[in-house]
Amino acid sequence: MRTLKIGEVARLAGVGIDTVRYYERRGLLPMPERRPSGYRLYRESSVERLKAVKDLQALGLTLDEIAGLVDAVVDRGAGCLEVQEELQSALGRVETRITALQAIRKQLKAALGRCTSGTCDLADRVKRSARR
Amino acid sequence: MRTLKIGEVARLAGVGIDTVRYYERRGLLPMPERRPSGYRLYRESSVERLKAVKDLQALGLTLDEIAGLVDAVVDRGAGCLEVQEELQSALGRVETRITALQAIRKQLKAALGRCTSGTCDLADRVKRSARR
DNA sequence: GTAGAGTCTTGACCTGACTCAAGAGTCAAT
DNA sequence: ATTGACTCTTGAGTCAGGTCAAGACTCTAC
Repeated sequence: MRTLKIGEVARLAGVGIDTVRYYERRGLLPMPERRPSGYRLYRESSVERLKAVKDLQALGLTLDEIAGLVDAVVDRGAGCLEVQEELQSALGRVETRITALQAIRKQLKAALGRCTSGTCDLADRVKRSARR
Repeated sequence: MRTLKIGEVARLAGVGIDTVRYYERRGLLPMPERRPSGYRLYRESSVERLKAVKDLQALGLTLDEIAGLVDAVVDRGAGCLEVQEELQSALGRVETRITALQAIRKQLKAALGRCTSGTCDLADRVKRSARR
């Protein structure tokens, strides 16, 4: 069975070496075997795991949530349902964030509109707060 | 002229006392006058300034950007144009973020869709990465 | 066998925007 | 005059998710 050193596994997964060790500390990767010298020895599957973690992260899950998910799936054999719940909750957070940002965008556009029409109330407000 | 202590100005502006001192350090508020005892003395306009900062922050500007804006407007008498540029740039950042989040939402929904149809590939992937 | 690249650990540092703690001094109401 | 709330400074801690440094050790290719 082909084994990989930490630099290889990091390169293949597209992350930094420090990140691999950090994920190990955070419980996102299992403790790898070691050579007698202490060098970590990974298998190909670690690359997959790393990529799965990155994908879940890109979906908006925090590392803690991902660690929980990985625990659930790997150690407790959790299935679809629990994964689904995490995804659902992540979806909720993402939608909340999108809504908030859309409101901000609206306000920004409104402020810009007032700006271009010559009054620029934001500048005025800051100015007024300067000395009075 | 009515003066305010830091606790009052903080309460009126709806921020924490530490936040007021922090903003002062960050250059978002001018250095206030002091009593002989060292107590900071604010005027009403400081409450306005604090609120203006909070509003700009809610529009997605960072404290550094706000400090720059305040400097520009108050010290250099900058007007509409420079404020407009900051707002425009903030708008760009907000839109980028919205687009990214919408992509994430799409992926999340797709993952959930695959989940409910019985295959749940995310759980499978994590499982596969466990041991092989 | 040696050079140079890779890896080990521990622990500090980074960003952003606060937030808190300790210990000393001050203010306002009674 | 006292008490309890407020304020002062300095410096550290918080969160997430890494990233870097130092100093020692190991591996691989020539």
